[in-house]
Amino acid sequence: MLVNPKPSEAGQSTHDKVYRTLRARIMHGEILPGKSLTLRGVGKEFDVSMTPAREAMRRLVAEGALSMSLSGRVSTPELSNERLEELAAIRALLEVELASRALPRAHMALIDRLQSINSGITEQVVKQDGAGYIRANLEFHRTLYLRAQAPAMLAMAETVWLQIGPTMRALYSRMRRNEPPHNHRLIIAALKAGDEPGLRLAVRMDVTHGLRHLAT
Amino acid sequence: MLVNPKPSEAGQSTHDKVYRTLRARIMHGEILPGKSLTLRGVGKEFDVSMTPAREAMRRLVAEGALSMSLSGRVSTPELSNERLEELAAIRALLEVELASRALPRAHMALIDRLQSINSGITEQVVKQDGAGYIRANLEFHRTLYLRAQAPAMLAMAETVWLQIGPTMRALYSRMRRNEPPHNHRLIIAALKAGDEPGLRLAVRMDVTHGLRHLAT
DNA sequence: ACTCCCAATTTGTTATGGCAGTTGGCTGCG
DNA sequence: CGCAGCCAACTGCCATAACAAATTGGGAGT
Repeated sequence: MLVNPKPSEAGQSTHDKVYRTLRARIMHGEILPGKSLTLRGVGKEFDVSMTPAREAMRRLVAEGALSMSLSGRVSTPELSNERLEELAAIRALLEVELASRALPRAHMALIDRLQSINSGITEQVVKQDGAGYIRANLEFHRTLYLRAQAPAMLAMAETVWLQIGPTMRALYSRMRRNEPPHNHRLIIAALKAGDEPGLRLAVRMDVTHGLRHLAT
Repeated sequence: MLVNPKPSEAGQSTHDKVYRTLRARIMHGEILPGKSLTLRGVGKEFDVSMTPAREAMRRLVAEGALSMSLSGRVSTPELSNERLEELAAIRALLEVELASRALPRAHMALIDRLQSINSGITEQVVKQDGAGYIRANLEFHRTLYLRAQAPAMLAMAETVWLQIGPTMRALYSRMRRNEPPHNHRLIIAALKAGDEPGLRLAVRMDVTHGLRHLAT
């Protein structure tokens, strides 16, 4: 290991691969809330030393994707009811604005793309694949918001997605998901019609929906 | 250095002190945009090794307070005109909501406090102290938003403040700041009157203001 | 059977050193 | 005088090891 530190490959540095992998897992809800991660454990899994593992995990902590106890122990966060509602409110704020900004730039090619993603979502629903559902759902939103040409706002929205990932997945299990993405259809319809108020409402509902199934 | 690693004092770990100090400097605009920071340089300044320096700097990069080149070099960001406007739009979104949520809980004690901070701002203006002005200004906003009982939203707003810190300070220099905080007075008046639309408008103006002085 | 306590293990923190890529200035040529 | 190419210093990345705190588990005592 001393001989070949493998400095920079095609992609990025070592910790970046760890970071991206963990980030995707968390955002898609592949890790349950409360699961604790250790530096040496993550390092061993990715076959790196503690240093890049620490790097990746601390970055995720900074983004709110992981939470850290006072002693430095790191785990996926268990969100309180209040916090989850607050994060949903932030999503509503940001994503309504993103959708609104994307509206004037939404051509037919985009709408086709969204419809295609939407049928992909339905697939994941029938397969009962929670992580796949979340991934496809986020792809729908990201595809739309990319048109807003507002990278900082989109990044901020993704940070929120990251924070709610594990909890959303846990919620997914307990709600009987048989419904196809109704709100997404409303979004697409509003895009076609150029109906901004309708679009804002549909996005807000889609984002706020799914929080009415809590017991805490 | 090997003998006394000084593990954990009253406060937090070593990197945390570095982080907090740097963070405050950046948020208050004490560092100009484009200034580059090195691991060994920061480490030497705080009399620590590269490891905690790296920790703190990477965390700030993750929060958008610092930007990193492809080679890993870290510097304070130089924001484009578009990005600055986008960040201001995010501020408007979040802070209008925060103020609105704080309104029903704003009692006289809070308003007194805000007025006191406000006169402190005027002091900084006559002293021509840019960093002091920014610090007092942010304290005004934070004091108000704390009443909103929305920690995630407040944290997100602070992240934006962090990103615009150096640029705001650079802008401060080139705009002749003789005006006392007019918009803050409007905010206070709206709070007293319980006027929510007026409050939202005043906050939006205060947050959006100050971006009309760009040349880029 | 339950509680308390201590020791072994786990885990995070930091300093250090070697390695590789980057940078900036300097030399030498046109 | 200007520019290309090169070299030395600088800088970041990672593995490793020593250390301290926290956690855990079992054993002793009641």
